[in-house]
Amino acid sequence: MGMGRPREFDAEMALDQAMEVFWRHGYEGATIAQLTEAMGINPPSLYACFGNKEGLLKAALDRYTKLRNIWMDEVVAAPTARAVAERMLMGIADKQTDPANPPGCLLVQGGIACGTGSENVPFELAARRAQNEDQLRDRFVRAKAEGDLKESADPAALARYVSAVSVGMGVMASSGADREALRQVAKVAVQAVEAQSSDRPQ
Amino acid sequence: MGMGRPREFDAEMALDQAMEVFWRHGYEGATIAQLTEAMGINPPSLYACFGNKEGLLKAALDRYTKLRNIWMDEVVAAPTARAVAERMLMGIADKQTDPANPPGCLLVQGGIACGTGSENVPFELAARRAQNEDQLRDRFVRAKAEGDLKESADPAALARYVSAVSVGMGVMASSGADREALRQVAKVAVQAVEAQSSDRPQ
DNA sequence: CCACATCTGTAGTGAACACTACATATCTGG
DNA sequence: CCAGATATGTAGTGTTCACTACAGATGTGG
Repeated sequence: MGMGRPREFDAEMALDQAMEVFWRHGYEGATIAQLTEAMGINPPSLYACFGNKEGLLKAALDRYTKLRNIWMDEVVAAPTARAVAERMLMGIADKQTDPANPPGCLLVQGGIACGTGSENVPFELAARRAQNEDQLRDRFVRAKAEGDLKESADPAALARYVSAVSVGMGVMASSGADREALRQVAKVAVQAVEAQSSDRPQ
Repeated sequence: MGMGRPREFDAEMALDQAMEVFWRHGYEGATIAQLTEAMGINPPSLYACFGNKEGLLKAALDRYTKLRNIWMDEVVAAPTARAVAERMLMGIADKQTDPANPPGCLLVQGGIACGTGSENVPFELAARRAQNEDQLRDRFVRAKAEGDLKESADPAALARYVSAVSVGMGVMASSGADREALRQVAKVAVQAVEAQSSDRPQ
């Protein structure tokens, strides 16, 4: 029993192309024809490798969040809650306006509302956004324990807040906001975290 | 020459139903069959009255923004920049979790990314969000002139910030965040506006 | 070289989509 | 009561969609 004909395309490079299509057109707006053309393969290869359209999206999301998690680890490595928020939001301002990618964030652009048969796509995206929020919350819990955040601070609320601002910036970016506009938003947003930070030096 | 057979349905009530469908499923996710069933009419009536699917969306958006503008007038009537932000964001927390409507905001749920043939839908929504941002900016410009905001404050950046937080809250609401969670975000967000407010009493 | 397994390209499949032709119904103005 | 005008309901239209049957190509194990 042989192992069969080997795949002629690189799955990760194909995923990068699919990711870009989903990012730009959303899950429902992306067609199999667009995806296969961008990936440089034919539909049967796509279905053999990823199952169906939703499987392809999940694989693309896995790749996206994998890269994003590496960056998030750097974010939460910042020394204070304020620095974490600043590094996160200023970084997002830059990432979401990086001309190498479509504007905005795949976890938002992928699909906020979907039609019948794709109802779980928005849930899937929300679950991945929640992972980042959880990581932020854990970091802010630590910041409070370290006395970096005030006793009155609510780490979970702060994490939700930073996550919400990130999402809002993503929508703004996808509708044409430039990098400077997003940086201004980030700077203002950080002040709310600063307001919950302890006055004593870290 | 007679005036023809009169319309048998109420256009505004039908629009309310269409608005709800777009709100829940997005522009692309909403089908003509869903829309006509919710509106209680047949496709020819829809097309005679609204032109096409996109015309129906615009009519629904007109109705949505009309109601929203009435509320925004109340928001910017608050006495200080901080009070404006608080009234806006706390109100949004409540509105976006009002069980009488689908969760979130139609100007976000309607469509952030769309496929070929609907590219201008996201632009249309962004333009209407920008109207609210402009109104906020004008209000914050006034607040700065009145000494309510610090000399270092940037009214345009503040308006963009509040708008971004609103959008972020809308996405959170549509993915299941409850009212209390959104209120927490609003409370944190207001602190950034407070940080740019003058210390002297108004 | 052969049996077998997997991939690839061509060319479709049925279903769902936005939209409409057409006959009929219901109004106004004369 | 009639002519013109517009709305309605039925029943479609062509197009596009996600997805796949099938035949041929390309690999491995014996």
